Amino acid sequence: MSRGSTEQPSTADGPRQTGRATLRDVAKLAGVSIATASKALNNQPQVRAETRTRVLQAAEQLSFSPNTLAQGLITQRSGTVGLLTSDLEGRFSIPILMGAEDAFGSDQTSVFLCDARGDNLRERHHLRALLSRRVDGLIVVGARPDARPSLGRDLPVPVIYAYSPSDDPADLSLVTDNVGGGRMAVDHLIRHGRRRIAHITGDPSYGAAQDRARGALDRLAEEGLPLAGDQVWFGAWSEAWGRGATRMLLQRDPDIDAIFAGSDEIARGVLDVLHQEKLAVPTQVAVIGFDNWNILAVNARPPLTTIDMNLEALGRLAAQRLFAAIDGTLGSGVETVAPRLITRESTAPLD
Amino acid sequence: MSRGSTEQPSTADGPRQTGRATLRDVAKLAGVSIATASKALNNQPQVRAETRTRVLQAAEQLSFSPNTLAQGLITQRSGTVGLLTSDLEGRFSIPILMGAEDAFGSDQTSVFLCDARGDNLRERHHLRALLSRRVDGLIVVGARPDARPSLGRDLPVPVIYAYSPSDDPADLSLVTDNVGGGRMAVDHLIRHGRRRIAHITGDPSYGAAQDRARGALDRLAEEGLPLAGDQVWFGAWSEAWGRGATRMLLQRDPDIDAIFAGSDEIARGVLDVLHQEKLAVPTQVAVIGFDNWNILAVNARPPLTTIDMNLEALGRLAAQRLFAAIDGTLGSGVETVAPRLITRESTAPLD
DNA sequence: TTGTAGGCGTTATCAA
DNA sequence: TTGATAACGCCTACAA
Repeated sequence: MSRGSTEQPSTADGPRQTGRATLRDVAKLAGVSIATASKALNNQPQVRAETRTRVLQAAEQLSFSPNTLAQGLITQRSGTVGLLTSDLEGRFSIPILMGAEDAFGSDQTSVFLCDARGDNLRERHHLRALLSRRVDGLIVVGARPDARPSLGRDLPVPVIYAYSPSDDPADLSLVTDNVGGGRMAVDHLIRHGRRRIAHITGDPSYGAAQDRARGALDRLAEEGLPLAGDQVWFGAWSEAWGRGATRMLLQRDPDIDAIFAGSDEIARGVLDVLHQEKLAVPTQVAVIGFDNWNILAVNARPPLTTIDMNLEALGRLAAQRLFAAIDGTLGSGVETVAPRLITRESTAPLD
Repeated sequence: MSRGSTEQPSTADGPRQTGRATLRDVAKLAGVSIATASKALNNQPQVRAETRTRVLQAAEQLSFSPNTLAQGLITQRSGTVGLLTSDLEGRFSIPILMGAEDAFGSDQTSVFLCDARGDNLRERHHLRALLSRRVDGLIVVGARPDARPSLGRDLPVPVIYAYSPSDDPADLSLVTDNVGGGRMAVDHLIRHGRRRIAHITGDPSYGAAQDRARGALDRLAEEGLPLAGDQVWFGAWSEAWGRGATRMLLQRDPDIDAIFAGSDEIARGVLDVLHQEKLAVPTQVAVIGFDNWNILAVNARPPLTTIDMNLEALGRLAAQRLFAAIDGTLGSGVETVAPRLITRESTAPLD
């Protein structure tokens, strides 16, 4: 192997093969017992200052790094969690992972990321592997924001479902508040003086599509405003549908002054057609998206105001709940995380 | 904790607290010694068939799962690798992770994914954590396809740099063949009868931009073809630049018949302006991108022909090299992975 | 074919 | 303040 450790730690029995110093090496070098070395390194009080520095120096010199596996064997805690995802692109799982990393602290807990690729068998495999690695907990991230099958009730570690809730109400699930997000989007448009607001969104079989629409309609109703375009335009989560729906919408109702798109992809399609029809954004028509998918939102023309699902916050929360559950009880039901508005240039006050 | 293991394994000393059966529990239930149970479960030959089934049944009944941490202590192998990335969106690391997972086999090896977020300090933290977890190897994925600082030469485990090469030639790096990719793109256009080919690409400080351009120019030269637009249009990796460059290009050289864009983002900008200028794609002008970033390429109008960097293959290769290195030697230098052409509708034969 | 004993690298509980 | 000693869960000679 092309590595050259200069410090080959050795025992009385001869040089070590592994290339990694153990606590015994440190103790030997410092001239103390293993127990003392351990105490010194874990800064326990009952150790003389002079001894401690001697041990610390020895450890430094051997670039000693404690074997977490051995520690875990004793403490019954591996300091790892598994993130089991089905989200091929990592679009949702990565922010969640980062949030979790943040909350755990990278030196405390490491995260195994496993992608089941929508395959149930592969999920079972990964699950088994993670359990045998003695993860302290599990975060499950589904492929879409709808209920997914529970992993089951009698797992030996706490499990949290993030983004996609579990279909078993006894499990704890953390999801974005899609109703609130829809409401937030429309509220933003209303505050900007828009009155003729339409809504184009994706596949109606997605709970998220229904929820966002509901939030939008609720807010509209509060204001006594009708939905422009006479209906929620359900379709597909694609730019193509965004384009098609916008064309139909404009035909039916040419003087809308705002469109709430159920995703940034759809919003891109909307912008495209608006552009083509020479309708100025945001002056004539304001557009707001959903997801804050950077590559789409920032590059849009104009850059897209959108609703961010706050997945990092969701990841942080998952980590906190997991952490609390490790020596307490885990709740159940569905907990909701508030999304947040990202203002860019595709919306602006009327006038 | 909200879990209800029905099988509470117990020892003679009383019920277990952990909720997880150990080999001792299995042995006890099967009425054999721990050693025999171990042999039976690891199907070693020297064990009577009847005994084995008895052990297997006991294990099943207790839903025994061997403690990988304990195994690792003995075998000096954790069965884990670390994937250390700086790629915030996971755009490159996820495919690489999936490739590595594939090659390792999910039951053999699990992957720790750590994101350093471009922060050097955080990277050191993660590195330390991974080493103390006794990962068997490390895959390092940088943020951009250019040389990144080496982790150093005397790490106790083999390290492979993927996507971004290490700046130390003694390390082993695996990267996409960008020169070959550029060549491949232009070759495709030439085969489709295009003769007036222009190239718009990103930030010239990126090695990848230079390499792709070089490949393109090489192939053009072989054919005795000039570069349309008189120059390689370097700029930024954004749609906005794609739009701006296309406008300038069309002004300088209105009758190009193909554009090779250095990224799919840029290609989107190119398509946008072509559309605006009423130039039909692909009939009048063919467009090819780079990256095969699905969300951009598939949704483009028309869907984008592009060069895929084959990152999954890169991940698989990294896993294989790592695996080989664990009890052999790791090579050094830069190894290259061939990209592949993804044909969609933005290119077609002329006529 | 089965069981006993020692050890992997730590930590924790005692005595000294 | 320090050091034996016994775990933790598993594997592997070696002995029976």
